Amino acid sequence: MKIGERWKRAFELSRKRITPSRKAIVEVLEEQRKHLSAEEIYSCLREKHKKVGIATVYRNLELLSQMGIVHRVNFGDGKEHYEIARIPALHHHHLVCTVCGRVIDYQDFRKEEHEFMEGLGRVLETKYDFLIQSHQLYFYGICKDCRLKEVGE
Amino acid sequence: MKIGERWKRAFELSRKRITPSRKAIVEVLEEQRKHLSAEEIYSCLREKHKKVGIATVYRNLELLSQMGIVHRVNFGDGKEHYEIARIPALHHHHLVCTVCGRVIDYQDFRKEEHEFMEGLGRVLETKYDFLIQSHQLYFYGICKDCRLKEVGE
DNA sequence: CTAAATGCAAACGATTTGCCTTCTG
DNA sequence: CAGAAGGCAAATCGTTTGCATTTAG
Repeated sequence: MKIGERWKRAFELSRKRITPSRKAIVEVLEEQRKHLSAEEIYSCLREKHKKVGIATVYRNLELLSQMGIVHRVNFGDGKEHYEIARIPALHHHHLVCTVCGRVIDYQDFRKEEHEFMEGLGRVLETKYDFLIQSHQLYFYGICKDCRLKEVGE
Repeated sequence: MKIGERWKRAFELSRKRITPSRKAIVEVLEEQRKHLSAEEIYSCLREKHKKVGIATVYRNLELLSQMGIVHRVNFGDGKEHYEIARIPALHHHHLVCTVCGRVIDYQDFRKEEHEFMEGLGRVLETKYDFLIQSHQLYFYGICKDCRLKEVGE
């Protein structure tokens, strides 16, 4: 089942209403398949002629995050970004350049890597009595372009 | 060599001045040994009767982050947090409760875990031509207290 | 001495909130 | 129909910036 069908189910279970705004926001995130800021999502909605206020966008992104339908990611650029939650096999992480802010998505997780995270998660769940729903891994450093520029100076 | 001595060296190398504000900020982060927001650091400084403007706190946290002396961490609560960088063996990660925002520091990395991150980092450096300086792992979920409350409702 | 760093207050920008209207279930 | 959700504009609050002044090297 693709996540697109899955989320309606989640709404029923948590007794939240399925409204046009919510549908539209999930739609945008599914189509774009990348991390977007609230403002970017808002722009996409306007382009599609869906009239949704920015406050509603924020309120629903908060809700969708709590429901685990979207993931909130932060690259230290002053705003939150949101991306649709994928099935574990498509889970990915980010490399953030601390100089220019560029973000590279890293998706080619090898099987061992995936198993490693699962295992670590289970250890933590037991040790801290904490129900883990997701995880995010960030690598910070300097991208190729910025390294070349630095040398040039 | 503890990081406390190490940072002065880093300042000389990057031709940055060692000022009272900078010393004081690093001092606070070393003493507290936990993640603090800019405002919290500012308060600590005032308690210690160090007169440093909030703008200077922000400017220096930015600088210290770029130098790798402090790590910027974000728990999705609307503000950045900062913690002193530790030696790799003391590196730690965070479990964030998506309901109440509580953050648990997880420090008991096993050796394999440490090696795994190193290995993964090297793979990414090669593949994306990206110089990795640090990484952060976040686990998101629901803490014990919040799970108990949810059931009660 | 001079460029770098600071302090202060004003500016900014992302996110939140209050309140009244609209709509889902 | 009742309570949940949305729209709009105002309010909030973490963070940044401009500029005159101080200071480290």
